[in-house]
Amino acid sequence: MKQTFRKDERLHRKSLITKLFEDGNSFNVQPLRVTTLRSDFQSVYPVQLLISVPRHLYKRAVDRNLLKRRIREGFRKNKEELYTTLAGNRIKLLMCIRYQSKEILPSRIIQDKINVILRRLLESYGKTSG
RNA sequence: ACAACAGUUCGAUCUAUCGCUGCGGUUACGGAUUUUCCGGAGACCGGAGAGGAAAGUCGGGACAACACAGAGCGCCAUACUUCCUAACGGGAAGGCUUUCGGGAUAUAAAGGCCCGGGGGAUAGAAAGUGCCACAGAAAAUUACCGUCCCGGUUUCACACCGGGAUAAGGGUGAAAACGCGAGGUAAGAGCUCACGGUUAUGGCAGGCAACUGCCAUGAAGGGUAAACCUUAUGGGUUGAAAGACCAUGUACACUGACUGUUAAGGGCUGCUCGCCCAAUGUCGGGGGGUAGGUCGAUAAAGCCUGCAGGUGACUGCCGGCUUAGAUAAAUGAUAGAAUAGAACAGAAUCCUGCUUACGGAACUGUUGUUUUU
RNA sequence: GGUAUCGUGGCCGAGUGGCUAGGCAGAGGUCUGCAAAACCUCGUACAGCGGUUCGACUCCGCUCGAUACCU
Repeated sequence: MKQTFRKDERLHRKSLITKLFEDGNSFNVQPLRVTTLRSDFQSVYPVQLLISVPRHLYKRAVDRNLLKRRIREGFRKNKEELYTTLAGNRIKLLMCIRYQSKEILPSRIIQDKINVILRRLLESYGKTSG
């Protein structure tokens, strides 16, 4: 699988975003907070992801962009296993990753944290229908 | 060569791998009026892809919607002159003023002259009103001490009491009623005069003008208009989440005509005058809310080179170029060159100016030091 | 994206150009066997920079920070 991150993989429907935060389940992998929800939506990809960095933590747009880019890279490079498993089990997943720390962490650490998140998602969604 | 200051310009590049957003081309594929068109979401190729401040949203516009019978008052903004500009509270050149440094002249001082740098929201305080704490007699028609004159008490003087003249001296203050000298006087005072400063009017000369120089005739008038105010000029409101369209879709928001009332109320810029509308009912038009898409939206007061004009801001002409356009929102990540994740910082309708933030690099000018000639 | 308002001690909050009120909290003292209450005393501030003015929390400009509204 290619390590792309296209528009269809991004969560951009307002109604779906509202639904995710109303009904979704969350867990923390500091400094990240993940919210997920199983849902049906029309896309070739099994996941739609929203990346968010709160404005009150970082006043400068440059800092927010940097963190969002690092999270996105971490997800893009490591998403393959989750995608194949979910596609095999016919699960569609809405997802939000929010950054919660006040210090800007380097890419390597963020990538490790995202790997932890992906493994936890594999555990919970890989087993349910497996 | 180094250092300091000022100004101008620039705002780290390349390689590899994996990615993102438009655009152009080819194509798998799909459609049709079937050997040619149209579409093309997937694939491949090509090329493009944040800033000097993109920021603050401070000034001015473009653009858009709504409003617009008119009059008065009010409110807001601006304020030396000429020019530049689409416009501006921006810019250029100049005037005036203030301050700093240097020089010359002079020696009673103040001030003036020449050169250079910095600052100035820089109309009017001689239309009116207000305010100027504390201190001081007095903060704008001033008499506390002092000085002088007259009268009284007293033999005279001193002293005391009463009446007057006086802004030269004292002290206070941020500021004290033009400075200094001479005359003058009972003592004094621009009261008078010379020199000088401020200011008003008129004339002459220079300058497009602000203004400057000279001459004449006056005047004495503290400061404050980023206090009210006066004068002149300008100002309709809102702000792309403006606004236009498409699809979806169904409540009585809106609206036209007629009827009807003249009271409340509403609209027209904040107020007043003035003008307009009107409850209810009938008939007709029309499509609320929610959630999407397309346009607005990127070729423009555009950029670059050259020539010409202008002290300059800038303008004209020839030629060349096309330079982000996203929509939960694209420029990244990793490794290396390299000692190294370099500063401030991310377009959101666009343009123009101002202000603020900023590691570093280059150039120009001034000053200083050192070396060589 | 746009519009408006505000910033005064640790906290709340008044302040018409002339020494920055007051309350709560804190510290010390009086009182008490010890505390509380009461009373007395004290310290700590005008967001920053510049301008106007003799003088600025106040007037003007810029910057920084916070809040509210439109949507």
